[in-house]
Amino acid sequence: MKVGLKFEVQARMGALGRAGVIKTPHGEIKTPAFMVVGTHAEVKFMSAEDLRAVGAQAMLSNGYHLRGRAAEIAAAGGLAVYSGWHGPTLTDSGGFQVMSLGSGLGKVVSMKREQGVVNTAHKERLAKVSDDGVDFVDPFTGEPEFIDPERSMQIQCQIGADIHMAFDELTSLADSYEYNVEALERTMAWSRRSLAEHLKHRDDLGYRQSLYGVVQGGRWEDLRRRAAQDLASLEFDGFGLGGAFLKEDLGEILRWCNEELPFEKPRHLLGLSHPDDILLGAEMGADTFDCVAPMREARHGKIYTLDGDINLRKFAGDDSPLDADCDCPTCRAGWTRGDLRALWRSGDLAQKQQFYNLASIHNVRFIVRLTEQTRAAMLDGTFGDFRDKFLKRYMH
RNA sequence: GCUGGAAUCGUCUAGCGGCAAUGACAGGAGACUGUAAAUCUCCCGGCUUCGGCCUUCGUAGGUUCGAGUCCUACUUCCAGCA
Repeated sequence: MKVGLKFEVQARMGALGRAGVIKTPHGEIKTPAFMVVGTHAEVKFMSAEDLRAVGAQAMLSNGYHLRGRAAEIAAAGGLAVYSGWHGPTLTDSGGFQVMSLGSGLGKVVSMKREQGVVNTAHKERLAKVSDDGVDFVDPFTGEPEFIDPERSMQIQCQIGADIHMAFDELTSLADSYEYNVEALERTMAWSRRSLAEHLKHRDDLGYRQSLYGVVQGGRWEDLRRRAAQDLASLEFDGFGLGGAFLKEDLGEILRWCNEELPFEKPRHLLGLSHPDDILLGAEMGADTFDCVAPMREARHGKIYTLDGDINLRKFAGDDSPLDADCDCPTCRAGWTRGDLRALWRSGDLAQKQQFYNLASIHNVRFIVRLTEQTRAAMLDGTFGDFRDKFLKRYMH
């Protein structure tokens, strides 16, 4: 028989938190877990060996970005084989791009209120949303395209990740309550369409692919709870927790969602991975996380340490380790802050690429280790203590 | 020694009578959360009550309302000839 997703809760923490294991056709994910983001079927500047070396358990790619290669990926046997990763995988629907190319063009995903919210004029946007789907312009080719729930599911089922995301509309912080009501209705209709289409194709590659419905609803409790209830009534294998959050609202919004969602199905918090967000998310019942931040910030010179993040720019000639007692391959090999800064600032492309690799390895290991420790603390009942100590040291 | 050419903010560079002076790099600060991101923003002579003020383009003079820009001398460097 074709076995899809299986989720077992192994320990509980508070009303919503839990540690568990997600069993997929390509392996297990011990939760809470951070999934590395390899949008284009590979993590920038990290090899599959690097990913295994830092303890990554799963990789997220994007159906939108891989749409042109879907048939090729299917022919190879699916994303796990095609990417060379061979472990559990997840694909996003492309729903995020509806926002990042559309109403959220610019830096709207910002979680800081002071930074304000930029919303560009509609004509400048690359995506237009209707109930049918999304018309958008490929930012690289300028070609007009159309994507809807059916196409997203077809693409994702060809790519063949173990877990797929229903096609949703992520609203931006700039959108009003009224717009969020409208967008949520659309997301719910799209969720049903996604599920129907997914069921037609989920076994096409010879193993059972699973589908998560995505909870939207912005920052409003009534919308969030209703969205979670409605999705819970459908035959999804798990749930994505989506949205553009203000940091201060995150915990409460997750609580609204997860109080309504069935406890026995896994939940993925989309697009967040800063340590405080992971600890809060795990406490509020999120099982898996994904985010580009560890890799992107590494490339931009931000190195994670237990005493807070550092900007490598400031460490020319510094022979201290990136982070004391770090167990990542970069630190174990003896690379120092000064070493990495020199590679980063080098005019030599190969040296820069080596920097991107070494720094990404460090930051990803930092976040993966945090999820491992979170899980361990939940299993032995010391989560609260672990969280408090970690945050006290990390947040200045 | 002669003849050309050149000297600008850490470096290279723009500038051909209205200039605190272009651009790049280096340097500094910040941002980044389902990747239009090996990216983006800001600072980069000094002071400032942010309106300005002061000191700058090898050195010293000069012409001019006004000189980094024109003239003279000097210094240094480069090229060619000796």
